[in-house]
Amino acid sequence: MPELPEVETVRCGLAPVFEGADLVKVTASRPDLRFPFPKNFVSRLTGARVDTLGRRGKYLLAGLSTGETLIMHLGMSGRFVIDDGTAKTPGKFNQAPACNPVHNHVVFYCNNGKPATVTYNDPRRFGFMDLVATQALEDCKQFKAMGPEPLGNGFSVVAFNAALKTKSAPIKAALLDQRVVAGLGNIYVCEALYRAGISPRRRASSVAGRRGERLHSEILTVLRAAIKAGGSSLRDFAGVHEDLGYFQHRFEVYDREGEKCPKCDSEIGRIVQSGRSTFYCSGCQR
DNA sequence: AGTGTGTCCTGTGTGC
DNA sequence: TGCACACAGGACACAC
Repeated sequence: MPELPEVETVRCGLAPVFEGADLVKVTASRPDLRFPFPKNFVSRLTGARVDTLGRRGKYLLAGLSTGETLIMHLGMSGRFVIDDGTAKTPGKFNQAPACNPVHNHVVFYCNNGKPATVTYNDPRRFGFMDLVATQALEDCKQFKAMGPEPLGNGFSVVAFNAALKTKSAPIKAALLDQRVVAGLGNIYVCEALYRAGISPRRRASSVAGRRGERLHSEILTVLRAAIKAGGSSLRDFAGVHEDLGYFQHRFEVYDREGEKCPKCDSEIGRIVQSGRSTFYCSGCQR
């Protein structure tokens, strides 16, 4: 679900509660999400202190005092809700659609000066959590083959073009591949290709070069703008606090099939690539 | 090896 | 209103 900007927004919202907090108690209401929780999940967390809350691609990383890191992925519909006693309606899940408490799967009882609970709610259960030794984080299965962080130093134009050059798949598929660049999902891939004026059907190898430079730049622009806007705003996504305005951001092509292109007035189309909808403008994406 | 397809799961919106 | 159906932001297992 959430792509890099949304995960980053969640990280920013959770950090004040999580960082420095003792996990006084942790509960899991079922043995698995998408995958089984790791062995002794609850007991390995209980009593640990959260030292840091980071992010890699679409994953949240809670660095623990025990030497392990809690890896959390929100899947399509995962969200965290904080109750620190200051909400207008304490304990009430607040964004529309309301979180059904049936899907509250993990509760972290935190204390970093004052007590708060962080509840993980995930109707579709496409999310997952894992615990790995912090020392071996880079080598764990989730990150071993992951590409560079787009807003970090490793995402250079040269490296990006080099990665595209060897790929015969459509550029749309290449950008969704987390080994090429981390954190992009269906929405921001559509948006970046639109802004760069590149057809989603074009072979990735044919994008390497001038088009690759442009695409690289538009990926950065669109991600930065979305983070600035506080994450994007699909109805399925909620920030961690009741009153954060996450529902204002609109996309230029995503979910706008049949509407006019803002740039060239052509009609925005939708095609299916690797089973996912691609929204694009055939007038200005070549 | 690289690429495309099917699958996990529930909720929501559309059309009849 | 009730129902069936399509579709949803991700990642992985699998077949070619």
